Amino acid sequence: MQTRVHSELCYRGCMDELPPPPAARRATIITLSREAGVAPSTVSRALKGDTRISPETRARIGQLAKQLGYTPHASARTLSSGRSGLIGVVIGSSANPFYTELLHEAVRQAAPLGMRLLIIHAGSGPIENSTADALLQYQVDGCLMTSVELPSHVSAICAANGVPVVMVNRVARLNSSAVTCDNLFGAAQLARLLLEQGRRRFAVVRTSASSSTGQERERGFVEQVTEAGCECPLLFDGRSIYEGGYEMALQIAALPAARRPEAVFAVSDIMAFGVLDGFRLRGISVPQDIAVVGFDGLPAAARPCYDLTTVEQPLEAMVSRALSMLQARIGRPSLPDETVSLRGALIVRRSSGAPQLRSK
Amino acid sequence: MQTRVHSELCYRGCMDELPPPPAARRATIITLSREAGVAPSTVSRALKGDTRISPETRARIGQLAKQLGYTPHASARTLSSGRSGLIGVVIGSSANPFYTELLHEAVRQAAPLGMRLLIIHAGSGPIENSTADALLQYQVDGCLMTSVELPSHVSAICAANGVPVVMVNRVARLNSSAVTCDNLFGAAQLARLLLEQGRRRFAVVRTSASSSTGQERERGFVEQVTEAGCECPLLFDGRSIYEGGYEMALQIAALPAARRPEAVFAVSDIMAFGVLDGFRLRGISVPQDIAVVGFDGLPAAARPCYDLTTVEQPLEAMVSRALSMLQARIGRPSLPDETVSLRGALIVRRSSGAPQLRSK
DNA sequence: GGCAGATGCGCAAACGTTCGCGCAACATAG
DNA sequence: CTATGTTGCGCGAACGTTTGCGCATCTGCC
Repeated sequence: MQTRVHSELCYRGCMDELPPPPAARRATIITLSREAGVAPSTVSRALKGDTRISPETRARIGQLAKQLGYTPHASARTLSSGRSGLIGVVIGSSANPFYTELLHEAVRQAAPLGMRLLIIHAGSGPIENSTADALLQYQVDGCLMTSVELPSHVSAICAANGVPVVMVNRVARLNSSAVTCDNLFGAAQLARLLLEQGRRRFAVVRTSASSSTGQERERGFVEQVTEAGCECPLLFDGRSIYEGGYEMALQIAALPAARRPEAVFAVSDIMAFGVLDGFRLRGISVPQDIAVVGFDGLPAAARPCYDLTTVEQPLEAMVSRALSMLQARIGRPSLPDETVSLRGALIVRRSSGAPQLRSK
Repeated sequence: MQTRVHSELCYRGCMDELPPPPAARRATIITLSREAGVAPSTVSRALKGDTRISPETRARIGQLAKQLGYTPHASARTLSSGRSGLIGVVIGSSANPFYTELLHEAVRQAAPLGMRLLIIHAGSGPIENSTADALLQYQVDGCLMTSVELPSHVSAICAANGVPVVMVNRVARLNSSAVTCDNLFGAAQLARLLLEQGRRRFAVVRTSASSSTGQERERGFVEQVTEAGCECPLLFDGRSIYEGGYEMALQIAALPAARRPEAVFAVSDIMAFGVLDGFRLRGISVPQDIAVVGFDGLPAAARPCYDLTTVEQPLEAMVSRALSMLQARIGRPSLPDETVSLRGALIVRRSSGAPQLRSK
């Protein structure tokens, strides 16, 4: 017969003459159960408020848990229940502050919901397979993707493993839900604003290929102005970055007066900033010579040096919606994919040369 | 004798007349062990390259793992070994792009090291206790903090649980290591650059209280210019944000000509941007009327409209160092705390009015 | 006094790894 | 041909939860 040295180690029915207090371990459900004189399962249920446990017992155990500073081990829960409480996040390039805002908002909202964010990938590069494996290894319950690019491999993994995916600021793909701003409507609103002031010749600083968001905005704008009888806007590729907007502004500035547009719509604020700075360099005044409008509603758009008219994406609502969609699908994986688009707020500032009021 | 239909499901001797093919599960070590005809422990060891397992067996198991698409369950590993592979991240405000750059760099570098980033907190607000609990629940192996503020509660938890902490861009606190840019040296470099051009009257757009980084930069600059016999610079509080820099520029612009400084050092680029925009609004030309220099080396500092002289923090090296320090302490918790400061690169651009070359 | 149904809780088997021992089998030395 | 190592691998417990059953005890009813 062996004597045991570490009592913490043998928590199932053991004698107790052993006590060199070897580095007190964290309290576990077992600790609590012994302390409370009930079974571990009872503690587990009591802590989640299972009504099968009497209110008194629940209260007592709750007490005890607080006293002993009990914190559940997520890994044990994950292992046993298959639910990790982790949301995998794929986030776009650091060059566009919108993603930063989005991430911060997501972090803020996720915590109170008992979700934690595990960063799977950040930036514009491709997603390595080894990175995508984190999805499986950590058994993420769901996945939030905001990248402009197509994280196809990740999507595939999620689909194959029944991990719900919600795209934010991006159109849904196969096996994913999505929440976006109403890009078509927002862009049309911007177009109308410009049309109302009599602007008739437009340019769009768009973005190349793969961004669904950019395409929608472009389309919404173009449709609106052509319906109003204007010519199809000149199109410039701003590559979704500041520098692209800047360069396109220089190109626009170099246009012969006859072809020069009266207003420029940059499909994202970050490009609009570049456009504004480019125009300023060339001595083109905004909004007198040319109006400029953007889309996203970045905080920086409010800076006096930009004072940019834009459509503000309802970030808080979008994130909130995305998380609840995820939550719903985690609870009920059979829920069909869903796409919601939320209307942003038109924020009229100096750059559009319109009377400045906020409207919906 | 029973035939098995779904070997994945009942890997411990069980009968099998039950199985409406219940959704093939992921391969586990047990699956592999049966398939390979060895014990689970052997598989475990083989997969980590334990030399006690013969090379042939290792190869065979490696093969098999690939074939069956085996991916380890992190939660099981965590539970058993106490090591999660997770690094908790506390990140500062979204208003300063530096933190975004830092985060992206960390994500990039962490993955190849087998570390994943769990976001504990983002933004400038206080850290809620419930949030800090994630550190324990998910058993993070280490913690990376970049916030300007003092995440005291988190530090306490980490210290109490032996979780190593590395501060980045922040001075070490009790029970933490740190890696920073050499703020004193960098600021002094900037000061010398300005002095060399004969500037003698200075202002510093500093930051309030709690930022060790800001304080060091301020001190480095002030010491250098006062040693050179200049008066102590005027001090303005830019609150570490763009708007603060902007407002301070307006104040500086409003100064009587006799008191107006010949150069302004904003202790972070984001404030320098505000300063530059403020000066432009007031018609003050940079660098002719006033020189402006910043610190951080944000990508935006290179924009033509700013063209800001600054000290570029060696982000890649800093993150790399931070992660390896963390890794070392995860392996050997007894390692003493350590502080390393890395020298940044002075990047001379137009805003300082100096001949433009890069120097170390 | 016997029975049906609540009510409140316990038992024990998972979940997938890791790791300390220990045990064969084979080789080498004495 | 017995001691003594190696080499290569298996046993089984432990990590902390969750969860499907099932079993007492109690209440109320006929």
